Amino acid sequence: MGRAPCCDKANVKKGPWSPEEDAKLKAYIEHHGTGGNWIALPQKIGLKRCGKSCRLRWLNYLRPNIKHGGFSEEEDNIICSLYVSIGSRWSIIAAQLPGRTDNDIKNYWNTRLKKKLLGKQRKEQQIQARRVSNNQQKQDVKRETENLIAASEVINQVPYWSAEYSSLPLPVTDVSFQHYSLNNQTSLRNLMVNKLEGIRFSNDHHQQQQQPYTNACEIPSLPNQVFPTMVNHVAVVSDENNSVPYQPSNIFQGFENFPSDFCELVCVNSQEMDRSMEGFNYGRESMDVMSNGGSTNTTSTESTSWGDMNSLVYSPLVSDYEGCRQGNPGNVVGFEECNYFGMQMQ
DNA sequence: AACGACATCAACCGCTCTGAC
DNA sequence: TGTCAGAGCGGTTGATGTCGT
Repeated sequence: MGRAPCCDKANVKKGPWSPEEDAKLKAYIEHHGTGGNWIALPQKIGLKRCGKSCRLRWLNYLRPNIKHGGFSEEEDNIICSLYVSIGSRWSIIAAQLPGRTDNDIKNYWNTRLKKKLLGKQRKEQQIQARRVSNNQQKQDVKRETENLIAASEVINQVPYWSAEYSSLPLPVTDVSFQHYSLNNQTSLRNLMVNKLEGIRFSNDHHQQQQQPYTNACEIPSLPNQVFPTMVNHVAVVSDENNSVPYQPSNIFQGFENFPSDFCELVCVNSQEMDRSMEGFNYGRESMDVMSNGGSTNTTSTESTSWGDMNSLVYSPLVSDYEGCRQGNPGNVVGFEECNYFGMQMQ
């Protein structure tokens, strides 16, 4: 037995909103607010619309200070950065872009940004394909897999901020992204998980060698090898009292050869991006949103090849993070969360 | 000018989460 | 503690616009 419908479908108008409907809705909400009940709202104002539809219309188009279209390069970068960091959490991404709605960003991503990146990725793959014969590829896969296993084992034992870490044999070489993204996702995923596990469980004595942390929740800065700016936007958690952002971990280490064009897009104008992201602070609230809204379907991959990247980059981080949180109910970013990102609680 | 292919985006659908009871 | 209704979210759809032939 299915869930009861939220409204009487038979007596509800669907499709585009007329100016009259917009005016009614807008006027009512501006004078009375939503009343905390979207379902009842359309009846109050005589609209034959579903409450959910009213809510959507208000949030996406009628409410003040909404911007449509004309995304700037800076906004592109932010969207890309956050997508890589947290996946398709459009509402969270939208929260970082004033005037933008989640729907808008989602559409923009699906219709433009994704294609832009995919186009470049394909182009590169074609070039690579020409350069590398099939046999050579097989040998590469084998060799890289061996490297991967070896590296993963070492990574588990070497803290990511260690000098040793940066000199690890990199499991991904110039052609290997294609191998892994197309043929060896599991290995890559494992690598990511291993890296995260390394981060998660290595915040003990190794940290003593690092600069002292002045904040309750901090993790050390990382050697910015590949994603000099993006890595700083993975997540920002504030401490309980002070809303002090910390420097998040570099989840991309070892992905030095992540599709170079993607790097290019995201890292280009890194200074601008840094500037744009100044004050970017998820804070506890956003992290709560992330965790509270965390649905398990984020681990599923998208149907496009771009989804491969999503699953590789996003899923292990967030799903593990959320799994971590599950053992720590409540809305406080506590020890577990800080630990997870390699932070030190004092 | 007519047509088809492709792109865009507003809106819907169905699911999960949350809070009240 | 369990149930339920509403809110919110992300994925998908379909109408419309644009472009190329």
